[in-house]
Amino acid sequence: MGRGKIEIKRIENSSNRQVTYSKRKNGILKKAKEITVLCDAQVSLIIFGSSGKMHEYISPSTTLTDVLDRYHKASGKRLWDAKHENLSNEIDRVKKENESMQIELRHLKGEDINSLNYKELMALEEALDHGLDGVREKKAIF
Amino acid sequence: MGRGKIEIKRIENSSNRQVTYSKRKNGILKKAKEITVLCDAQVSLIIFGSSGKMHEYISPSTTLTDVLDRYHKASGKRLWDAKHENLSNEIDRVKKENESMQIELRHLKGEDINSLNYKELMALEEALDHGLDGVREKKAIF
DNA sequence: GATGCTATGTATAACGA
DNA sequence: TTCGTTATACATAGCAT
Repeated sequence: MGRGKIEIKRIENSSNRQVTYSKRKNGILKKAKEITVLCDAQVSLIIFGSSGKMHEYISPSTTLTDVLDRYHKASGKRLWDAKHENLSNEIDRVKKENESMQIELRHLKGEDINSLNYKELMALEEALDHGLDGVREKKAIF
Repeated sequence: MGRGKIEIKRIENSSNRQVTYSKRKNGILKKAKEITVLCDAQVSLIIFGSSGKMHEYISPSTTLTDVLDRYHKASGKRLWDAKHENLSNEIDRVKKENESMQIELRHLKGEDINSLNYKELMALEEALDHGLDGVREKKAIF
């Protein structure tokens, strides 16, 4: 559309991508408004550009919460429950990561190493030696 | 657009309205897909026609839940109840903990230490030395 | 009503400043 | 970069099935 036909694939040139995004974003928002007025539709449109900036359009006769409620009823997808579950899973996941990092940290500090076997101790020693090398090398520059 | 220009106001003839809705709905969905691919955007589009039928498009790289989460962060508008908010805060808290542990771990492995000053390097060296002592002591028992 | 077909109005890709 | 401008490609209003 425009001076040349383009194929629908990611625009590699980032400044072109930005310009195209801005123009098309305005285009979609306009279309959303038009269908709302012309056809009595209710539209919820949320766009995030790659820069992270958000744009939205919600039909004036409604609210996002309303739309989501209707979405919930129409699709049967339990957004809230799913959201809740996702958050819980995410917390579990991050906490587990946390825990294993804590253990690793303690080991590196020479704590709680009674349960380690000889091979693990060797690996730990090597890691510490290596870290020490890096630090001393850096220190030497000062 | 088409055989004659139209003004943007409710189409009174209900069958025309229905036809226009169907055509424009497809148009917007197409545009939404296009901007997603062309510009790396993330789009959530939900449309209800006056008949009550729903249509949606969510960028393949994401989920409605994700988009709503980002919407929440970007707009500050509260879509969730307090419980979800608490969970979100918990995640943020744990993730921050996570991050600082990751940094500490990297430092102990001699990585990313360019930003450290001399005093911090000294402390790091001491910690590594101490850790090494512990490990060697333990190793000696084997 | 739904679908397919154009003539026409719009959106926009490539430029230019 | 970020604006306009314009030549084109695209979307679609009005018809015809």
